[in-house]
Amino acid sequence: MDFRDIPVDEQLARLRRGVVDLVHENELRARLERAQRTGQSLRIKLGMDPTGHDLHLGHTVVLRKLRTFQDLGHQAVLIIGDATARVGDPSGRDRTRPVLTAEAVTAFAAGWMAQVRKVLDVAALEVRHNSEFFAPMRFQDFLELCGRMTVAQMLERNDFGARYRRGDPIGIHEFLYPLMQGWDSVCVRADVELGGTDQLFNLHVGRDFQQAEGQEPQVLLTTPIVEGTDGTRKMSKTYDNAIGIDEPPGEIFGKLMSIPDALMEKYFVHFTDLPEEDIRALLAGHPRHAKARLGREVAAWLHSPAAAAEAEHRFDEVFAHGHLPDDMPAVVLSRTGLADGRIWIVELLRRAGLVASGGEARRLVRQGAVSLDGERLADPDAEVAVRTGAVLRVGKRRFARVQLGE
RNA sequence: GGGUUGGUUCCCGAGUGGUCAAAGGGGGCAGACUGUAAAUCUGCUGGCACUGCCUACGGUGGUUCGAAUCCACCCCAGCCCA
Repeated sequence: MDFRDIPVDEQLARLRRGVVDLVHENELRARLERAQRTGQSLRIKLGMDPTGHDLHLGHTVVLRKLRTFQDLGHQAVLIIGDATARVGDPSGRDRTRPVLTAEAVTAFAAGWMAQVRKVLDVAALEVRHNSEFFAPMRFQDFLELCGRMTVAQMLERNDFGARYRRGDPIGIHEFLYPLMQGWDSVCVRADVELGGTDQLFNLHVGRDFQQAEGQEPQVLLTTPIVEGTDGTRKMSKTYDNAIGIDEPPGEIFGKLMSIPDALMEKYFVHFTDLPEEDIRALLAGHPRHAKARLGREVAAWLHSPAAAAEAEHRFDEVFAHGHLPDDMPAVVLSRTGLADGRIWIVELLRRAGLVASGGEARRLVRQGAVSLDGERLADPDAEVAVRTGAVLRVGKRRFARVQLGE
């Protein structure tokens, strides 16, 4: 079942889900129709710069869109931006990105490819590294490319414009980034290029370059930058609001349960395949119920339905029924190191790895966040008696079980 | 290259010789309330051997009993001029 026998209207409907910009829908329709007529699949480009260790749900929004094209039988072309990563995409940034070393980029790219298979059909994927397009390029050619853009065009962009007005530094190399991305499109003869909304400008450059090279300009399709679990800032590991696609099911479920209600709809649209009417029905019901469904769906996608059910069960045990989690890290203490079987509470917390510092431990104890076997502790100077199996708890979600050794 | 303004703790930002681990805000964490939601209220928020000590106000040296604050040089950035 692919684009040859799925009505164009239906293809369009599936492709439009969650999309912000589509430039231009009539062009996309025309190409889908032509593909159907000729049996020739479309080439769908997505560029990703390996700039970090792990992929998170935020990255999957656009990857899932690429997957939808794959499911319709089109040719997905994933460009590993090993050349562009070393420049640093300025899009949507309020400051210059640090320049990465070639080694770091290679390492990140390898890690990403391992994770990408959770979203894409990698067997049907064309993977390209854009260094192959730039390594053979002569400086003259590159200058010629530069001549096609103006500084004014660059400053029209909101990210650059804002930085410029604020008096923040802008590296010249940052201006080159969109040119490189645009050139990729020419090299792979993209029919459609996907990207986040912050990529719109870069995507347009590809369109312009293709036109200048006598190619049919690519269709542009952008997906939103989704907020992280805090509901405020875009999902990013550095904001500590990301859900990594390699995280354990329990983490995924728990993190999804903690997102603000207002975020649920977006997450349903972008991280599940539930039909729109099902989503509407869920959102009309109790938010707790809808959120649990969201957690199950995503955990099942990234792991398995069984793992998702297990994660939900454990979650309910701990947070709905107030039971202790089945699995918690152990704090191993040597009996001989204890005076009288007792240990200073701050030391215990530190050994358990539940606090970052002694100061934090004292603070938490003083604020009544720490309990041992359900008994709340209040004195940061206290020496507490410990036994194997005792449960140390900090706040709502940090646990450890004491284990006495020799 | 010249002139000028600036570089403060996770971020923004106040501080211009001791009373500064440094106002205020944001963020974060915790408590109450909840649905591990939001809103709200409260507290905390550099480290440690914690009435003390150590580290920290771009870097290095200096002045001083004492420097985030003064001086010199250097590095980085913005603006204006060339």
